[in-house]
Amino acid sequence: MSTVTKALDLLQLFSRDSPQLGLGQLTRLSGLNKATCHRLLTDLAAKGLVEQVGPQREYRLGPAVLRLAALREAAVPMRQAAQPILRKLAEATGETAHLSHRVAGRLVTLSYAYAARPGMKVMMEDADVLPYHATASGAAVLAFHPDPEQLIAAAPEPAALRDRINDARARGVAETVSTFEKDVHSLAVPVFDAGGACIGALAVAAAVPRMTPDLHATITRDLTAAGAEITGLWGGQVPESLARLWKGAAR
Amino acid sequence: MSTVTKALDLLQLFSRDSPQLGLGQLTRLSGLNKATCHRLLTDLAAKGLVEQVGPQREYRLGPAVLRLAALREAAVPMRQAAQPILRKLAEATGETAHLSHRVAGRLVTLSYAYAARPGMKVMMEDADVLPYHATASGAAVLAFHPDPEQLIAAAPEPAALRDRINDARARGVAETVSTFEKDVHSLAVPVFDAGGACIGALAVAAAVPRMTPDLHATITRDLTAAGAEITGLWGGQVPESLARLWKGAAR
DNA sequence: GCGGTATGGTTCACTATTTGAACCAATGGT
DNA sequence: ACCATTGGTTCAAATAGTGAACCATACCGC
Repeated sequence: MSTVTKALDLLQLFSRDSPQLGLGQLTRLSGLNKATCHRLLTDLAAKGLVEQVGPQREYRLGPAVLRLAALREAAVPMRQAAQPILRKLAEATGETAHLSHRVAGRLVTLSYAYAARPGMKVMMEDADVLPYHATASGAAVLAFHPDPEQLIAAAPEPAALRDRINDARARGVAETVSTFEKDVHSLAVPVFDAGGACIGALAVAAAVPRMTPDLHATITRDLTAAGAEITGLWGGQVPESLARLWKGAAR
Repeated sequence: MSTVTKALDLLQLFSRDSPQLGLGQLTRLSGLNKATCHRLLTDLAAKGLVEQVGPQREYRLGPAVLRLAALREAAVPMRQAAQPILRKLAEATGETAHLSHRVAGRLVTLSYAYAARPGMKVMMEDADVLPYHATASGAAVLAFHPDPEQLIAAAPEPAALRDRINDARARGVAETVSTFEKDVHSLAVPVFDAGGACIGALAVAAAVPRMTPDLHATITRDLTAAGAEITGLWGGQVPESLARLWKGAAR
């Protein structure tokens, strides 16, 4: 394993739940030697990717990541471009819409929107990692993955996941009920890049009791339309077979 | 030089002007060997820090930086916390307010706000690097830097910079006229962290012809107040001597 | 068609960087 | 006073990094 990979793995250890980590914790979590870990952190800190804070000298993500993200959004405004569509989708369905994209093999929440009306809503957070095996978004992505077998095999219940994926392939929309979060009913569609590869998923999540047949139909219709729209905005290409399925959903 | 440092230096080569770079350009710009450069980029790409795009296989910053930035803002909402103050400052002065912070030794634009009224405004971009030697923000930071000599010596006109720094120390506010951008008149104050170290600068920039004595007084008053406010919000501590100067400015 | 010159990417002997057990210093609890 | 933490440092040993030369492909002028 390259040292660069080790250093970047250290960055991945920071999360919403543990935004600050001491040297000891980082060595334990990473499995690296303490000296190695310390040297890598020193390198990262020198470039501002992490910073040390307080008398405990704990580490946290540094200001340089903000600069990189600003440059990324300036160059590739994926998030910004998708935001209005996300809001429109949330508004049209009355539920929570969220968009995730594949980064380094994982599915990460990029953005989300709530409908501006009262009632129970599914809440989201940016930068959260969605498990492939328990989310509609995950199933949507795997359904159009060139080689999903490894990820399917790693799931706690491969059979259930495989059913869900086949269902998503057949209908063009993935669905989960109370899998990742209890009492949450989710529908998701994949999003594609210019090469026709699946790079993310768009989903609408509603509380289970709210999901009437009417709402289900509304979400399916608006979700597929929004999926096509975001794929287009990102310069992507929806595979022909799926485009036909989605046209059917639009009626 | 450690390999991690080399890899991180590669990331720094991407900018607003050159958001996409080929392998050849990256090797030239970095001075690394092509094979080395390629391997580092492969490592970075595997973690989503960069991605390859198009038939030319050019590299650009990847989606992972968005995730890191989202986590950073969730943990340390510096940008978000400062935004309202920035807007208030822009509004109160009628000009452009901007906030920069030190990352890896460089001064980088973090955020900015324009006054919502007609007239000529100085325009800003996020993530731009401000030169220490030609900006009011740079002088403000150097004035409270523990060891500014090296940076001063590197300036094209060290003497002029030294004057500007001394002036900033004496008045608590740094000032430049037509140095970085022609016909732009800037005033800046430093911003501090909990340890009393200077970590950035807050500035107001106006077109030279607009800078009347009245406006100058208004900016000085509101800028020092806002500087104290942001330092406080960020959990920082304004040095006693400077706090006294600023209180004088507030009248 | 050909040669020349770009491009991105790969190989492998050589070597310089990385590694990790053991160490130090400081702090907190009993 | 002692033990158990913490963060951080050292240096011989070993691994991972390096770079000149290589390949494949694409484009341009002739």
